[in-house]
Amino acid sequence: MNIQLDRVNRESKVPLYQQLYEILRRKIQNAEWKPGDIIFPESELIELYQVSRSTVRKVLDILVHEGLIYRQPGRGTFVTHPTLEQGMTRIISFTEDMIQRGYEPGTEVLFAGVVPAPVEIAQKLEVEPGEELARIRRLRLADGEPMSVEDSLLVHRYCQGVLKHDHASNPLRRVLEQDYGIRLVRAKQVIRAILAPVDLAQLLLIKPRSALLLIERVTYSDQVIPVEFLRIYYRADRYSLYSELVN
Amino acid sequence: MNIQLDRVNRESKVPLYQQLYEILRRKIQNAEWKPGDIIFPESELIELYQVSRSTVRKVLDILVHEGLIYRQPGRGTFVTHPTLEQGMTRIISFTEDMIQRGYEPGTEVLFAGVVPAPVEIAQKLEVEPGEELARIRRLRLADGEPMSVEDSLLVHRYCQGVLKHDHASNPLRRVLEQDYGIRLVRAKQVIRAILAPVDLAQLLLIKPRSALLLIERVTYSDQVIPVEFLRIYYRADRYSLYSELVN
DNA sequence: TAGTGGTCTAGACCACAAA
DNA sequence: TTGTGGTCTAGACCACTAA
Repeated sequence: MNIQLDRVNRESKVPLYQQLYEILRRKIQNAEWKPGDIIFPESELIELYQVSRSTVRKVLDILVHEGLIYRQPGRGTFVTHPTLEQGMTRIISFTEDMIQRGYEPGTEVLFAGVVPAPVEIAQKLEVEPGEELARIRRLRLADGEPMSVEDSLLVHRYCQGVLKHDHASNPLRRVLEQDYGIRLVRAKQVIRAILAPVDLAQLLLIKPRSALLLIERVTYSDQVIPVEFLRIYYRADRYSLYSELVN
Repeated sequence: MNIQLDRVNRESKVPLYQQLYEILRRKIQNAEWKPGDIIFPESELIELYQVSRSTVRKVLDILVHEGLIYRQPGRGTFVTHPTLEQGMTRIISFTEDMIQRGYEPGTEVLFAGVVPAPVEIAQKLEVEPGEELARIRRLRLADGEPMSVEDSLLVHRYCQGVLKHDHASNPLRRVLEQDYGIRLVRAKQVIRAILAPVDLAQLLLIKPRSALLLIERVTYSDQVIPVEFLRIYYRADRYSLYSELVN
């Protein structure tokens, strides 16, 4: 433990406001200052850390913006009640997702084979049209009932032999990471609403022309190379997306 | 047209930085300054608007945070190329959203009045059932054609008189900020797919039982008090959500 | 070398809340 | 009345970019 954590270092090349930001953020995140607590007024922070008011205010501005504190003119500055969690823009596996939602996840593989890349998908994956893609199509179940159909298209060149795995029980992302050293860390996705075509309706045990939530996602490796194009068709009566926004 | 739009008014009670923010934002959104353009250096903005450097920098900080401009130390400040990468993590007004998507936005007010809070909405807004809510229902147009129906329910107590404003042309968020000091900075939302009921289908000029993308959002003030419950029904044939994920 | 944005200071006056 | 945060000013020095 560094005993000097609570002071700014004027010799450091790190700007004072960043140092002070770290100090205050830590106090809040370590629950040294608790939700609802009033924190030192600006005047005291100036005294304590021997910096100017602008510097103090710059730090508080950042913390306000991040939602860790809020100000009440004439009263003081307070630690926010954490009613809202941090933004949920993480990539999450179907299994994790279902467990979080309180369902028992299940999977049925509908298709696993090699297909040539259609033009529009080749473009998204930044490969030549016709290049080999590994296609894995799965029916996803929650508590034994259909939840979604997932259609995954992988650039086969990066993961030869991936089709030999058991995709009913092994999370695809773990296979890619452990066997091929591919870490999927970034993704771009589009969310739309569509009407269920007949084939999907049959698989999902719903009426044709029911509402579906469609997610189309391109997933990138840590080197920002597109690896997978994924389409997930969710039953709209069972699934919705939740997210939190900040400004 | 107001010929003085380009000057700050020192007699106004509106802070200088907010006035300057409006001026610069307008220049960018009216494409007077185009993506990639370098904008006046801070020194010139100081001269032009006769304000201090801190004030200029405060305004630029906001615009940077909103992603409208970016700075390159030693080079200058530039207008951002619209990337559409904001879709889901930032709160964005319909007007901003449509401009980014290359549409001409339009609005038609369908209803503006006071209604009692239904139980399930009262719960989300953390008020008593039956409490007065200001309801503003608007048809949103893009290039003159229906895009969405927005149904906004505000806790009337926080914004008495809000219904008197012209909600066809004034962004609700700006009205709340300027007239009531309410800054909407956080939100929780749920995204679903539904089939269009008859009334919405008629308004949106689509067939009943077409697909709609529904967003239900609770928006919070900077003090984390729920202020608005919003439902937006988007035509699925014209609108999808884009987002980026990280891990 | 001149110009840009990045950081920091010391001071001022204001509106608002609480005692 | 006192203390708080909100706004604004004038000035300073720095690192970086481009000519």
